[in-house]
Amino acid sequence: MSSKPAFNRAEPDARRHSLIEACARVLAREGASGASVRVIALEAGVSAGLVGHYFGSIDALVAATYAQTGAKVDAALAEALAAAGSDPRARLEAFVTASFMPPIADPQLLATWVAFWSLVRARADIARQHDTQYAGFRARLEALLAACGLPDDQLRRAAIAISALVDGLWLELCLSPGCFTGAESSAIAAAQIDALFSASR
Amino acid sequence: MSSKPAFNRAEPDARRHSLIEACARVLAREGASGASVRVIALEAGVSAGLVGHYFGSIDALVAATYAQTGAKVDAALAEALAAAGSDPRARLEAFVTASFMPPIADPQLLATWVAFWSLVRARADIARQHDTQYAGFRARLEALLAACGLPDDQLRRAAIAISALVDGLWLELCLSPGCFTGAESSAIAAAQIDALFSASR
DNA sequence: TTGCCTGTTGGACGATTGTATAACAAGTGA
DNA sequence: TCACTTGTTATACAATCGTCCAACAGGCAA
Repeated sequence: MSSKPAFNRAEPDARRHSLIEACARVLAREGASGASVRVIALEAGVSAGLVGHYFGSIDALVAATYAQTGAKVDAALAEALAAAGSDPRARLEAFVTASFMPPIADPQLLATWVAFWSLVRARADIARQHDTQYAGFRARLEALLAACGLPDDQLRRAAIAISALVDGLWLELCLSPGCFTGAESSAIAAAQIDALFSASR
Repeated sequence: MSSKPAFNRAEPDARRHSLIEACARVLAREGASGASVRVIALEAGVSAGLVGHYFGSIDALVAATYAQTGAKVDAALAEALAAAGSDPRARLEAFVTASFMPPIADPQLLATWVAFWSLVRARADIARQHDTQYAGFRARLEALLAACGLPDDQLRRAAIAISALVDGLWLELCLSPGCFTGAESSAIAAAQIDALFSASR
């Protein structure tokens, strides 16, 4: 008879991915202070040493988790965009509205963001990662706004305004879920977009 | 000759206050992960045991620091309001604009907020504290909006919108200080306020 | 002066932290 | 079948964590 193998050997990328997902789950369940190397490794079903083997440090794992969660959000936004059809204005509204619905408006995601933010000020490389990710989000917003016919010289400011509104609504939606709803958030954001275009006209 | 006293006895409130300020400084300097009982006590110039004596747990100290920092922000906002004179619209704009200038738009303050946010989801009492503080901010905003003549049935939604915009701008202003300026933030917020009133007319 | 109250200290405590490293096992190619 | 590579484990390590508590000392009342 063959005994159970002592461990499962996995593809490096698959292992990395499973560690990232375990990190996200632990962050969501226990918060930043509970996300230790050992707890994350236990969640992933591997030994603690693997975290160091693949990521070097726990901060690097958190940064990778942020990047992967950000990519997941991007994918959800892209899907909302694809479902919106071709009307530029509808696409813009779909892009914004998706931020207030699952899977993006998920209080569990907040833990990953907060854990990442807590590293931004102390570590320059992580600050750069945030700048890049934030700039990417604004660039997509600018493209959507341009497609709606917003003049070029207003793009930058409008993108900053909308991303700030979305961030703020999303944040409070996660922190105080009972205060207002995702539907209300969508209505508020839609109203601001309306105002944006009626002012530029 | 008299030797240096072994320690300074302080009023309980004064000691509590100095520990809170030390906690805020450590959070700003080292981030949430570096804010331990010992480091905070060292910063305050007292022994580590005092933190437990006055606050019971480190989480309670962070919550108290958040409350005190929030009070400081409220005071800065009140001062901006007092300096704005009596015109309702000027008062509203002063209230909003102050969030993007020192001492509120201070990246060091962000550390306190992030540390507090990281506790919100895990602890119900801290979630309640957040709800209360956030509701208070919105109530002040609603009062300012009402003074400007905004109809009652629009107050709630407008206050949520403006507070979200301010929060989002403030957050990115602290996270990516090089991306846009406080003056730009003020202009964006002012534009949204304009839009709010021209739409309701 | 004496005695009491209490803010304060300093160290002990076990648990947990992140990281480093040697031994092990599972495949792969020769 | 036999190395050989490499993903993986287990353990060791010093450092630090939060909490607790007995002892000390400053100030006040008697």
